[in-house]
Amino acid sequence: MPLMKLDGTERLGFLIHDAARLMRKRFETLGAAHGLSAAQWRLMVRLVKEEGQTQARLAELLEIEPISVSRLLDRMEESGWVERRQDAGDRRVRMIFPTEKSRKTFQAVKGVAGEVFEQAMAGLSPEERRITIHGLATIVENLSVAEAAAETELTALKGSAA
Amino acid sequence: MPLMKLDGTERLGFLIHDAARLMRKRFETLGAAHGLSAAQWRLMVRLVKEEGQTQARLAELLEIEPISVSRLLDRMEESGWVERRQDAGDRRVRMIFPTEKSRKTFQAVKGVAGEVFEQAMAGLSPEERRITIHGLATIVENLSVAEAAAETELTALKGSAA
DNA sequence: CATATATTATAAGCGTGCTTATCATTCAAG
DNA sequence: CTTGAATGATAAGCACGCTTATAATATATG
Repeated sequence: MPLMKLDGTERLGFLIHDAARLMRKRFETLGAAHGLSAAQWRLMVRLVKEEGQTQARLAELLEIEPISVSRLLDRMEESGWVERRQDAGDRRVRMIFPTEKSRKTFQAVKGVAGEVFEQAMAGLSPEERRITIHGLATIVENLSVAEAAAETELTALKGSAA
Repeated sequence: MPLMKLDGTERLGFLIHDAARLMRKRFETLGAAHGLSAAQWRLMVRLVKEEGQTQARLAELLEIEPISVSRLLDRMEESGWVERRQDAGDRRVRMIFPTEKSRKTFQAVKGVAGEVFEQAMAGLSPEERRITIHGLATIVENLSVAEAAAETELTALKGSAA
């Protein structure tokens, strides 16, 4: 049992890390019946809402690298969740479509998400839930900005060095 | 820019996932100078606080699998962060010690953690920070319980089937 | 003592992220 | 038109989680 004392500074990192790991695990446990991993679910949610997107666009939406999308889709295509279709105009692009199987499963997926949400937030008041969500959204926003700034700085350094 | 509308149910999963990913990235960006990954940092924090722990104990503390600790330590030993020492009494166990390099770096690591914490929480009131931390701790607690219950259930099923 | 079970660490193989590099295709500039 | 840059997808290789299996050692039991 990890009963180590950590001050607030250190705790946030550990907490978010643990929360993410547990949530992923919970999704995978509850969703095992459908045979989808957490990453595949995220992609499917995006895809059902808007079909026929390119892999590059999906990578942007999911904020992961195009290569990760490529390999994710390899497995999903193999399992019959998605279909890659050629674009008539531009032979570089592949448009991604959910299969009938995906659309049918989507409703169940939504149910699982609700279930995990309720389990996770149990015991928190509506006000606490609202503030926690807001806090997380703020953290995501702040860290996005900080990371983007760091990248810009790096690019600037490289530029001046060249 | 992902401007997709997601209801609260779906949002929590995405938020936590994004927060964890960004925080990991931020740590790695700020800590790149020291040459430690986020996972290696977590292990180091534990190790500096209590030296000479076994790999099994570290796995328990970090809540990851022993094999993950094993391979993590492989790389950290190679980079001179830790030392594996044989136990005189039980030749199966290896006691893990931080090197002098680790101890020296630890203070800097703490500084980086504080920096990330401040960046992440910027713009949130003390009250909002407190509730967000509490909310996250509750989520971690709830999901741990839910997952443990699921495992117990699974074991029971297996038991009855046998 | 000998054999069975526990424990500690590691091995092998997979999923999902990353970075860096390559291929094919498209588009823009000369 | 041809050359060169940009874009979409993939490849290769690494980090860090996981599960399942194995080797070595300790310990408990007949």
